[in-house]
Amino acid sequence: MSDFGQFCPIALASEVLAQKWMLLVIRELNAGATRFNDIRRGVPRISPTLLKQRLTQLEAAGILFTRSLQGSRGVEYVLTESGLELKSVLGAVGQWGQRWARDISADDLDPGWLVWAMHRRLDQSLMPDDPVTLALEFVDGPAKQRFFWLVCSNKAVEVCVKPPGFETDLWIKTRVITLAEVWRGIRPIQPEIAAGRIDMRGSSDLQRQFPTWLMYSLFAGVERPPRSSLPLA
Amino acid sequence: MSDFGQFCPIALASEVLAQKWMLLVIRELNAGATRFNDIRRGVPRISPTLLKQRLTQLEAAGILFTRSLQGSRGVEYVLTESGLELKSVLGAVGQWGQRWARDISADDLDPGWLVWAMHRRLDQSLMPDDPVTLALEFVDGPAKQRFFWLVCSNKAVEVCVKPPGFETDLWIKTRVITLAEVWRGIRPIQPEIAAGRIDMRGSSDLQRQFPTWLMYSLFAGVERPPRSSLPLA
DNA sequence: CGGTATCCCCCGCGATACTG
DNA sequence: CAGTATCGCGGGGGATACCG
Repeated sequence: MSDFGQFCPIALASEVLAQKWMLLVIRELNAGATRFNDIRRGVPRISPTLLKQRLTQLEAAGILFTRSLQGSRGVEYVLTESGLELKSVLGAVGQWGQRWARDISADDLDPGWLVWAMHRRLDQSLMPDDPVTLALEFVDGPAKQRFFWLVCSNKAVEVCVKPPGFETDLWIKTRVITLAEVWRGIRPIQPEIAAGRIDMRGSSDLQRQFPTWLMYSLFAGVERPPRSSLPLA
Repeated sequence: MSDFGQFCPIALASEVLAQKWMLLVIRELNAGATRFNDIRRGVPRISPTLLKQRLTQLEAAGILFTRSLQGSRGVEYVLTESGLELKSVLGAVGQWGQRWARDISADDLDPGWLVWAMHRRLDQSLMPDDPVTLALEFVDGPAKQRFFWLVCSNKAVEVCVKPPGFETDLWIKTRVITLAEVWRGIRPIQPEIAAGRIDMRGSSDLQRQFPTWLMYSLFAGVERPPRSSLPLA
C-alpha cells in the first residue's frame, strides 16, 4: 500500500492510515495507551507480529516515537505532534461511523473489549474516595468472557478477568448487547435498569451513583439518522 | 477487511473506508464526478476491475446509489447523504496529509493527474466570456504526458491530451515539480513566473489573468510545519 | 511482559485482453 | 464509453509456538 501515483495529501495520508488495523492502533494511542500490551487490549484481534509492524510504520511516518523505560523492559510508544493531530481524523471517522456505519452483529460484541473501553470512560471525579470494586456478569457471554471486575480508586480504574481479591461492592448483570447499546448511546440506561435488563445488586448508594460515572462512548451523543430507503426507488 | 471484532464506530467505518483506493474514489465522487471514466481520470492507477469493485462496495454500504442515464449507456454514481458527509473525513485526512505526510517523490508527479486536478479548480467566474484555450507543456514530462490543453469556456473546463482544434491563446511551459509545488501551496506562483520557471507565451492580458483563475489545491492554505528533528534524541 | 520466529494459506490486486 | 473476463503472483496477515 505505498503507491497511488499522485501527490494529493489524501493519497499520501492514505499510504499510512488506510491500512488494516491502523486507525484502531492510533485510536488506542490517542486514548492514552503507551505500552504494547495495553494497545493489544484495545485491539484484541490483531496479532502481535502485525501490531509491531504497524507501530514500526507509525514511527517511520513520524507519528510516534519510542522511549525506553527504566525499571520495566520494553519501550513506551509516544505520539508526536503529528500523531496527536490525528485526533481530528479519528473524530471525523468516528462521527461518520456512528451516524452511517452498518448495524452491528453478534461477532462484533466482544465483552472484553466493551469492558476495556468502559474502564477508560468512568468519571473518577464522581467516585467515592474509598476504592470500589464492581463485578460485571454478561449472562450471554462465552465462558471465558462472562465475568469481569473493575477496581476503581480515585486514582485509576483497573480491569480484572479474575476476582481481584477485594470484596465486590456492586454486581451488575446484563446481556452484552444491552450494555453495548447503552454504551453506544442508542438506548438510555434508566429504562434498562428499571426493566431489569441491567440488574444491579449491592449498595443502593452505588446503584444510584454508578450510572452517573459512566460517560459512554465518545460518539454516544452523535445521532444516528434513520436509514433512508433506497433513493428514488 | 471486514472483521475487527469490535463495535467501535471507527472500526465499523474502517471496514469500508480503510481499503486501498477507497478514499480516493470517494474524493472523486465528492469532487463531483459521477461517471466511471471520470472517476478513473482522478485515480488513474486503479484498474477498472478494482474500481468497479470499490463502487459496488460503496453502494452496498449506502454511500452511493446508481442511476441509469437516458441517452448514454452506463450509470451515474451519485452520493447519498451518507456519502456527502464523508466530506468531513476527506477534510480531516487531507488537512493532516498536507501538514504531516511524507515529502513527495518523482513517482508521485503524474502530470496528467495534476492537470485533471487543476481543471476543476479554475475559477470560471473570472474568465472572459469568449472561450480560452490554454496549452500546458511539461518540459520534463514523459513523451505521452508532455502536452495538455485546457479549453475553458464560462460554462466548463475540458482537458485534452491532443490539440483541441482551437487556436491556443496561452502557452504555459514548466517542469512538473514547479507547477505541483505551486498547486500544493508550497511555493508562491509569482516568483516562479518572474524567474521564468513558469514560462508563459501569448496574450499579455491572459498572462496577467491566468494566475488569478488558479484556485490551487483545496489544502494549499494549510501550513506545513517544519519536520521536527527526532524527539529527545 | 514484550515481543520474534516460522509457516502457510489465501485472496487482494495488478495486468491484459476483450466485449456490447 | 463502461465495464467483464481471466490469469497469475506476491505478500499481507492469521495462527501458533517460542524466547529473553
